[in-house]
Amino acid sequence: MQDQLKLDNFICFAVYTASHALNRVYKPLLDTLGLTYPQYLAMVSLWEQDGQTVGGLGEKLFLESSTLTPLLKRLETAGYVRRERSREDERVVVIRLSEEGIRLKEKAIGIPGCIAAASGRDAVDLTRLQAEIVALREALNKSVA
Amino acid sequence: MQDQLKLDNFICFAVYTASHALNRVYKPLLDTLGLTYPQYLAMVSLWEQDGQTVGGLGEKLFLESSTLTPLLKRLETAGYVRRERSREDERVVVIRLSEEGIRLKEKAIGIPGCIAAASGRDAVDLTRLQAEIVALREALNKSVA
DNA sequence: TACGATTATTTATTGCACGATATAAATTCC
DNA sequence: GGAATTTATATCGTGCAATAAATAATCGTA
Repeated sequence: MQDQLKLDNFICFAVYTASHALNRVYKPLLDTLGLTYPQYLAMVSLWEQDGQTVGGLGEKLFLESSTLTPLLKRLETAGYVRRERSREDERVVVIRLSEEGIRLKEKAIGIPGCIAAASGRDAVDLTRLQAEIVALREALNKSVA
Repeated sequence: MQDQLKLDNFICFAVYTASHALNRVYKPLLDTLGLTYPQYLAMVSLWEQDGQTVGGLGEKLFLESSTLTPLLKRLETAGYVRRERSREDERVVVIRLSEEGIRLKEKAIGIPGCIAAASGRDAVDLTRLQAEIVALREALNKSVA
């Protein structure tokens, strides 16, 4: 049989299942923060840079605003962010961390270490692999655009 | 600032966004087959080996039966598979490809090539990266178990 | 001022993923 | 042989992601 259509040879299957595996490691950690995985990513991005617009966040997270809007509303309901329409340009909504959202960072600071530990690799190796996967992503994104 | 909590250094973010990027490349291809991405993976597994049980499929795809059952029902509604209770062990449900499901393979045979092309890497490099990501998955899965 | 472009929201749909629970057969133990 | 245990699957309910399409508001510009 040609191994053309064999699951174990699919890069996509590897990425897909790795993503699930990561999610399973994250789940219990994020549960303690009351965040889902994409919500966590949004928070990380806001901890990096507060006051981003919905569109700006979407660009960083590779998500459409129609995906982000309900997600951000949940974060607002949870009390982690505020959504404020910009004064300068009233089309734009700016997302700002609340006090509680800022505090949450302290509880999240240990998570990357847990993941790294679970991956069973040292930091250097992990960084290299991470860069490779990013390169794959960029190539794929370029092919679609 | 410590780059501890920096999105661009997260292996998880790389995998997550790469998974999305793959999905975007797949989407138009799979639309012509009338399949979603996880449905496609299930079909690939069945093309490899017809007549698998729900549990067996779940083990290969790393999915719970509670996730697979509705997915397989949709494939059944689409006319690609039949779900038959096993004679020997009536707890077990066996999934069998329909004629149409078997024929679908011909239309799918070209997809992996498209993905490989979109990734912008040669086969050897892709295989190497694939193996690395699988290794990451295995390490993560082991850490949860 | 009118028009096109930008930005976000709303609405609706589809499907994934999982936990909890129920069920049912097979196996094992007494 | 019958009861308890194990194993496998299905069902139900919840939550959320992701997208498409339509709408609305605003901005910049011709």
